[in-house]
Amino acid sequence: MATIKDVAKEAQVSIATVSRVINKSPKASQTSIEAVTLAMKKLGYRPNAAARALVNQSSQAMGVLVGDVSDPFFGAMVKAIDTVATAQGKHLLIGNGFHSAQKEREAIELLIHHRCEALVIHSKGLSNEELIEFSKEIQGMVIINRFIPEIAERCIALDNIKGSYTATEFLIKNGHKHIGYICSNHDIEDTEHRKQGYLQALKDYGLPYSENYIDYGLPNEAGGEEAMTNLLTKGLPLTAIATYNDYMAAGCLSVLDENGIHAPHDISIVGYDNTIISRYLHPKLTTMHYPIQLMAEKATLLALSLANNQLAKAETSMYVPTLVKRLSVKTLD
Amino acid sequence: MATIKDVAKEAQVSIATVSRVINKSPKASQTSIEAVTLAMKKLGYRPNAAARALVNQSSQAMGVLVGDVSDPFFGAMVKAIDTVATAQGKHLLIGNGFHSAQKEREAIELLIHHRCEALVIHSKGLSNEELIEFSKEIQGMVIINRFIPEIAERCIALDNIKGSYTATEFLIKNGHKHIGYICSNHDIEDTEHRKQGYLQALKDYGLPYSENYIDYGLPNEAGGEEAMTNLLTKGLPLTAIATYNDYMAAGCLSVLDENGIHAPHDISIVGYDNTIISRYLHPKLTTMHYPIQLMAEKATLLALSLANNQLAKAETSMYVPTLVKRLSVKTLD
DNA sequence: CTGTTAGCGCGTTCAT
DNA sequence: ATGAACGCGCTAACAG
Repeated sequence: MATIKDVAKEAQVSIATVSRVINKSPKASQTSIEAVTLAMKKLGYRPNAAARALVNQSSQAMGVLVGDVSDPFFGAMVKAIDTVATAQGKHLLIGNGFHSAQKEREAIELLIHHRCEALVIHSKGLSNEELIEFSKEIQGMVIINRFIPEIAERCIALDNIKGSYTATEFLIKNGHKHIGYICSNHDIEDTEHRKQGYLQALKDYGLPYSENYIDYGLPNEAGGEEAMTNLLTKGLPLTAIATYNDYMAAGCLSVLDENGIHAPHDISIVGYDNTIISRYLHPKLTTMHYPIQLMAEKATLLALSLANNQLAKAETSMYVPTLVKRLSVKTLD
Repeated sequence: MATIKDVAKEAQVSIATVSRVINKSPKASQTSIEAVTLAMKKLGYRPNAAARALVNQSSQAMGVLVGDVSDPFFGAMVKAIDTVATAQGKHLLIGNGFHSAQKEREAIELLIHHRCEALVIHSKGLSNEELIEFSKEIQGMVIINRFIPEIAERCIALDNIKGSYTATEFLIKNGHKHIGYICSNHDIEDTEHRKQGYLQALKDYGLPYSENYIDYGLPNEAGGEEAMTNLLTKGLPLTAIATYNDYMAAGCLSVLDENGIHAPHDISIVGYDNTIISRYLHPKLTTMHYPIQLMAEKATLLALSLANNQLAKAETSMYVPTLVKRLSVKTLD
C-alpha cells in the first residue's frame, strides 16, 4: 500500500507538503494541493491510522466493554455510546466480556493497548478491587451499570432495589396480596438488589413473604419457564408475579399460556428492563424501564471529559427505573 | 504512560531484551525475564498497539460494517464474526452505516485506514460499482447479504426470492387462496426480491394476484401496522398474509389483535428473518429462517483466507432460508 | 510556501 | 544471550 513517501515522489514534492495537504494545513499552495491530490488518487493512497496514532499520541478511539453485543440491551447501549463518540470525532473499539472475568480482563487490556483515552465499562465478572486498579490506571474510565463506592464519581448505575420495589408496589397498589418472584440465579449484585426490592415492598406493606414464593432460573426465557413451572407446581394462591427481567417474564408468560392461565385476567406479570421484546409479548408487558440510552450517553460524556482532564461534575449518577404500564397487569380501574 | 525504553532502563537492559521477553522469544535469559517482568509490573507498562501495528505491518484487526449494531439481527451477525475472528487472534473494528451511502463509505474508509486485513461488509447504501472498487483495493473484503455478479466469489448472500416463494407456497399448500403481502418501502434489492418470490408463487399455483393485495410501509413494527390497517380498510377476502420481515409481521399482528381478528384462527401470518422477536410474538410467528450466523461465519472465514492470499474456494455462497413452523399459520392437519 | 530532520514506540537485523 | 542501530508511516518544529 502506498505511503506518504510514494505520494511525495509522485507529486514531486516533499513529504511535509503531502502531510500538509492531507491535514488541510492553510500553508499549502493551490499548486501543491492539486499535485498531491492527484498523486494520492493515482496511487490509491490511504493514511495509516497506526502511524498517525503513534506520532499524535492519540488513537482517536474510545473503548467499550459489554457483556455480549448480540444482546439487544447492549446493542442499545453501544449505539448510544457510538452516537455521542462519533459526534466528538472518536470511533469505538468494542470488547465482549461474556460475563467471564478472564475475558473481561483481556478485553479491557486490549482497549488499553490501543490507547483508548476514554473507556465505558460494563463488567460483572471482575472484582471491585480489579476495577478500581484499572480506573487508577485509566483516567477516562467509567463504570456503567454498577456502583463501586470507592470510585462513586466514576460510576453510572441504576437503583435496582428501588426499581424492583416500585414494580412490586405497583402490584400491591392494584390489590394483589399474593405476589411471587421469579429470580435470576446469576450471582451478581443486580440479582440480589432486585430481589431485595421485592421483599422490602412486601414488608413495608405488611404483606407475608416467604422463600416459597420465590423461584430461580437462568436470566433468560428458558429460566423463566423453569421457574414459573416450579412456582405453578407448588399450588400457591398467587395473583401476581414480579420478575428479574423481561426475558424471564417472557418464559413465564409462555408457560402460563400453555397451562391455560391468562394474563392479566388470571394472573398479573411485571417485567424488568423494558427491552425490545416487552412490546412484542402478549399481553404487552408492563415493566420497569431501564434508561440505558440515557445512562450510556452520560457515561460517555463523563468518560470523555475525564480523559480530557476535566474533573467530573457531581451530577446524578444513580439512575432510577420508571414503570412502563402496558397490559400484563390487572389494575383496579 | 511507560514505554519500552523506560522498562529497559528500569530493568537495566536494552530495549531489544525487553522486546524479547515481551514476545516470549526463546533467546532471553531467565535473569532478564525476571528483571524485565518486574520492571514492567512496577511501571505498569502496556505495549502500544499502534507502534506494534506499524512495525509489524499488521493491525491484527478485521473490520465489519453493519447497518446498526442495536438491531438484534446485526447483533447476531457481529457476534458470529467476533467468535471466529477471536479464534484466529484478530479483534474487531465495527462500523455502523445506518444505510446511508455517505456513512457507509466513511466507515469502510476508517476500516481501511486502520489496515484491517479482512473486511466483512453489509452495505445497502453504496452502489455496486463503488463496492467493486473497494473490493479491488482490499483483497480480503467480502460482501455479506448482497450479491454482486462481478465479484460473485466475494459475496455471501441469501436467496430472498426463493425464501419468499417458500413462505407463500407454504400458505398456498395449506389451502389459502387469498394471500396478501406486506411489503417494505425501502428501495433496496431485498424488497424487490421478496416481493417477487411472493408473486411468483401465486403465479405458479395459478392463483390471482393483484397490486391491491399488497401494501407498503417502513420495514418495522409501525410500518407493519400501517400496511395492515390499509389492507384491512380495503375489505379484501384475505385468509393469509406474507410479510417482508418479522417486525412488520409484529405490527400486523398487533393491528389484527386490536380489531378482534385472531391469528391463526381468522387469518394466517408468516414472517421473514426469524429474528429474536418471532419467538415472543403471540401467536409465535411462523417465519423464514435467515441463517445469518452461518453466513457470517462463512464470510469471516472467506475474508480471512482471502486476506492471507489464499484463493476463495468455490463453495456455496448463495444461502437458502428455511421455514420455521410456529403457530401463526392455520394448517391443514 | 517548502523541504529537512527528529522522533513517536516498537521489532529486528547484525554484530559482539 | 545481548545491545546498537535502523526503519515502519507520519507530524511538527525549524530553517530557508
